[in-house]
Amino acid sequence: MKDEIANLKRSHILEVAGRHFTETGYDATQISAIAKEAEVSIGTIYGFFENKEGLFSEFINAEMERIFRELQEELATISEPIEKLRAMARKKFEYMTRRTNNIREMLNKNPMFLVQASVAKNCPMEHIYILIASVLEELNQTVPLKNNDFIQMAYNFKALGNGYIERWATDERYEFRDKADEVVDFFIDGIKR
Amino acid sequence: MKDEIANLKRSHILEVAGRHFTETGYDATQISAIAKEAEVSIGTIYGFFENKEGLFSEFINAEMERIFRELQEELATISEPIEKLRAMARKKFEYMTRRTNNIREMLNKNPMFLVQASVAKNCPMEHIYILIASVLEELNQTVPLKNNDFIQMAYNFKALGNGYIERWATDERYEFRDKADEVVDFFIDGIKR
Amino acid sequence: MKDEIANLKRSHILEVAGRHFTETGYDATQISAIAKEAEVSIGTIYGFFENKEGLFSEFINAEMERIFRELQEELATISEPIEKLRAMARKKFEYMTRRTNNIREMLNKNPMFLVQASVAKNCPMEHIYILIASVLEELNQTVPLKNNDFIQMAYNFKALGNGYIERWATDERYEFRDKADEVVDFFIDGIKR
Amino acid sequence: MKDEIANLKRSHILEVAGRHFTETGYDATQISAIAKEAEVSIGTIYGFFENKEGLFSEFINAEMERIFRELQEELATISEPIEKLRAMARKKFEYMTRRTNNIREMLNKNPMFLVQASVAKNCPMEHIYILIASVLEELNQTVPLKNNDFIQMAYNFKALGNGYIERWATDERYEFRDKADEVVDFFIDGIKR
DNA sequence: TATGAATGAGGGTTCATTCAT
DNA sequence: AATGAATGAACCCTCATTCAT
Repeated sequence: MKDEIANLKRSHILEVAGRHFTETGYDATQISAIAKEAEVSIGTIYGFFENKEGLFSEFINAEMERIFRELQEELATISEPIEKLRAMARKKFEYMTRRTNNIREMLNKNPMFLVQASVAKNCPMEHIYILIASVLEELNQTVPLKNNDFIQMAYNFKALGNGYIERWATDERYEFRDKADEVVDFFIDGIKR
Repeated sequence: MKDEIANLKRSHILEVAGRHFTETGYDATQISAIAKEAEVSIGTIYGFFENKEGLFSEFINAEMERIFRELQEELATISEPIEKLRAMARKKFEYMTRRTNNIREMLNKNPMFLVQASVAKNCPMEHIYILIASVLEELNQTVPLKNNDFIQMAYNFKALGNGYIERWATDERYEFRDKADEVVDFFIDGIKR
Repeated sequence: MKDEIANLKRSHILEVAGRHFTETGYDATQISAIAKEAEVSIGTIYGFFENKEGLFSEFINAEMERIFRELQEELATISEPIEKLRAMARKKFEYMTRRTNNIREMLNKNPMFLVQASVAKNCPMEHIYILIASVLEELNQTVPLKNNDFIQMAYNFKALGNGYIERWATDERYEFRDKADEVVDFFIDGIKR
Repeated sequence: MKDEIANLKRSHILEVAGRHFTETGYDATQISAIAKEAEVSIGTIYGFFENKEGLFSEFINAEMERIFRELQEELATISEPIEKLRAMARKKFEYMTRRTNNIREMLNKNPMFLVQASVAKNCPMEHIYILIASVLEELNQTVPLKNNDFIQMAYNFKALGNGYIERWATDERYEFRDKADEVVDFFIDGIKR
């Protein structure tokens, strides 16, 4: 019971912290601001997390875990591998636009986010890359692929998505939300034999 | 004469600053540390640059300008558009490995670098995207492309390269220096009709 | 209880700060010096006051408020308006000599003090001018005054006092403490019809 | 010849410096800004004046000397002592309004000016007080005065003027330029037997 | 266990002053 | 004599972290 409350509090802090890190950037984020918004004391945060860096790293891990689970659930309802890729691309674009109503500004203030996830300690995105790789392996059964380094292909898939996001971050008039299929088509043509 | 010395000093500061920003990240970089390593006073740095942000922004701009010029020169010696793309990919990978002997650690401490350039004020990478786009337009003459948004394709090209770099940043055993051709092949297959 | 301690600390800082501002002048006063003398940390000061200017402004306000209250209390015990003016002049002179044991040096290092109070944001001396004006209005009942701009007359009253203080600040041999009555006589003759 | 040029340069610097000290306040005035506006080098300023404080002190002295001379000249054309006082009050008010087109703001940013002059090292206003005192002595021949401390009366005269200036500095709607006669009337009534 | 006041090292920036040219 | 680039001490303010209550 007590543990449950503690866990709830922990996730709540993590969520608020995530919002701050994402919108403000790591350095500009203040522990005191997180505490105030999460309506806990600074001491409580330090009770749950070693320090600022630990809080950040836990946030990234939790975020990735969550996305991974959501993705996994959604993919379970789809049978066609190509459709799975489309769903993933769509989810990524959705996430980027929903995450903050001003992702463009966010990327300008804190351009680290896109890459951050992949290189943060312990590579918390690993799970997701493996998930993408497994879809590609599946795809390989029906559509033979040129390159069997599925993990690298997964990186390429993600990177292509970033290309659209970056374009959009630079060019105000650009509409990228409906480009998910374009990403997948481009990608498929790039990998199939 | 005096101007020349001033310019040399300026470039020297910019170079040292660049090393610091790249290796330590923007926030963790200290003006005083740059001053000490560049063997000038703090005041001298503030004589050349408005403030820390101005110094950073000039560093990014100068870097991009330099890369752009080098790229342009190299491309002038190549006639085949596909070979041009290969040269570009090779240059990018070379740059990333040469830039610091520990780019992996750099990306961990400062994951912003890869994206930063594209979204920094005034988009200093614009020139390079336009250069890539012009090569793609050229390519379109001989190899008809599916998508005529050459700028977006340029973003995709760069993004794909990032995919390999990120992979390499995460996986110690990965050798990406010789993957330049793979990037181009993947890319060409993705864009050609 | 906690609030009480905080208030005590606050007043203590204010008092130390006041001593510094008065003796050293605004610009030359260092927050770190106030912190050291008040035996609190710099951060604590910034916890109580927005910034240096805020601290200064609060000091002036508090000082004026205190003087105002003291003055009001004393005037309540006096019935004759002229006697009230005398009391005020005496109080001012007392204040100037008691405030620091070296007001002369203070005025040399920081000549702003005399005027500062009247022009600082929100004119914290306003209360006092109104108090003086009310005494003059009262006086007007028995001794008809030439000029009915009581506020201006209040300024004149204060200014005349300053004349004696300045004289004393310049001339070492000058004894001004017993000139309070002279100020009032001069003033009365200047205003009565 | 060379000396003449040097003297001209010196006065020019002094004039520019004066404008800066008056409008910006001592601390906020930058030597570099004076140098730029005076179109001389920083080094030149340091060739003429010991340091910032020396420059300031010379400015005050020169200013007082100038005002003194102007006043003396004007008074020479007037025979009636009371008219002389009126001329002085008028001159003071004129000076305060002409000096900067925004004396109110100046007093807020740098409230020291009014008092500064009288207490600055070597009391550079002394001459002026003596001049006023001599007029009062003259006045004493025809209008017997209560108090024979003419110097103190001179301080009072100046202080009364300050009262109007301070009033005006605090109250936007106040028009003080035409109050010169009021000051003198008030003063005369205050001093005459 | 939770709180949040207190700490103080540290960083960006300014600017009077110097001195080589 | 004049210049103004260079110096670097000094100052305001921030904020991660601690710890007494």
